[in-house]
Amino acid sequence: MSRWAADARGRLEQAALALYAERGFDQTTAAEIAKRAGLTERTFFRHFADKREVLFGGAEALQELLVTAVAEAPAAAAPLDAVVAALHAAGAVLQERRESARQRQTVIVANAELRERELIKLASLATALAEALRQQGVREPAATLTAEAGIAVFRVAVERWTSQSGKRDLSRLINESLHELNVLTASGERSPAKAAARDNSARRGKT
Amino acid sequence: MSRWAADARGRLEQAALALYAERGFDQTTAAEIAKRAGLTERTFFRHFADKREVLFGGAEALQELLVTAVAEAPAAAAPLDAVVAALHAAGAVLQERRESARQRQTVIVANAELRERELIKLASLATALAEALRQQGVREPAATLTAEAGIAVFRVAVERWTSQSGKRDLSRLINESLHELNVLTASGERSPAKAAARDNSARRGKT
DNA sequence: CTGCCGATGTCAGTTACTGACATCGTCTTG
DNA sequence: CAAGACGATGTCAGTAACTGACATCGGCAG
Repeated sequence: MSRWAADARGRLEQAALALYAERGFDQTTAAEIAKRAGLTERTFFRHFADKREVLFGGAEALQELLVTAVAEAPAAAAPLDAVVAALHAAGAVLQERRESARQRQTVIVANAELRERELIKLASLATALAEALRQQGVREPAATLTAEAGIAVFRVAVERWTSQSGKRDLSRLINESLHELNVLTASGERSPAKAAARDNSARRGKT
Repeated sequence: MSRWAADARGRLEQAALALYAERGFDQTTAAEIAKRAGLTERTFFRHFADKREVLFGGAEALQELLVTAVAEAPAAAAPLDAVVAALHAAGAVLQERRESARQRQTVIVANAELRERELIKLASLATALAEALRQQGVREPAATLTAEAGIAVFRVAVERWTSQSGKRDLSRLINESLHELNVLTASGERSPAKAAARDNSARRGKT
């Protein structure tokens, strides 16, 4: 299975993250990344469509994780609960990669092109989540709205996780962000808007 | 005031849109755009930071328009109403540029890089709107939420306007999208989530 | 008229990215 | 075990996005 030095792709990802963090995205050439990984520039571009993509290699796996988690949620569960459960699963993965995940986020925030790429990845995640919800029988306006809200919660949580020294764990921050959303939508009196995503058969509270 | 052939920037924008529409974004070089505008490639890059930006020259003006509209809304108006009024003002501008606006949108949708750029521009608009709301005294979670919701409504409306033959005017589509949002958030029984953005002193309905 | 200034042109250079083809381990098949 | 087949990598040449340095041109102030 393994041929040359094994996991060329992974070495490229590591080298890129290190260099982007050291001297910045713009000041790093693809050739330098490849060299540090013991490969050539051409090979870099065989593994990644462009210089930015090397930071988003995990997006596909993350998307699959989220979709699977939603698919495995009991069909009777409220859509938002299914999404939140998926977010916690994804958060757990990031929590493992702690240091590199936080370093990655710092690099992205510091560069406009990388922020652009992240936005489109998040949009893609939301689309995939909405589709997964639809597969679960959630009807259309609710599916998209729930997915978007879920991604928004995740985004806010990761932002805080990254900015703070990462003392508090992601799972807690996800819950806090979710709680803020609840407070907001419940504002007026009762019957929170969250009901829009929850009016299926509310149950199951995996906080 | 006018020196050479007047409005070099505008000519570049027109030339770029025409070429992107004809042969696609990737198949168009900056040199070709400049040539069609009677200028050189170097001048193109003096006016626009990159090949994509030439399609977003109006973003700044649009943002200012939205912010101004929100700023001029009566302080007593509900935040969402102020934003909606701003969206209608912006919609009116697009409605004037009808053909080029729709052509532009078609070009953007057809290309991933351009979609990325549009996402970050919309995010920027939302940020600016939120700031404008804050200036009006809207408190924090509501300001951001209202701005994001407003941009979402606008995005949906423009998408429909572009995809359909553009028969129905943007203003109507904005109202329809807004109505859908209301229905969604009001789902349960009463006390719609929109109340979250509206619980100031509700009034003023510029449909 | 003269000198200043801003917009443009010219030129050379770097770097992201791509296509074509060669090479080199490894695995399969006879 | 030899002969390919095949996939991953290397090599090389080329296009095009962008950038910095410097020249030039047209109008405007004095």
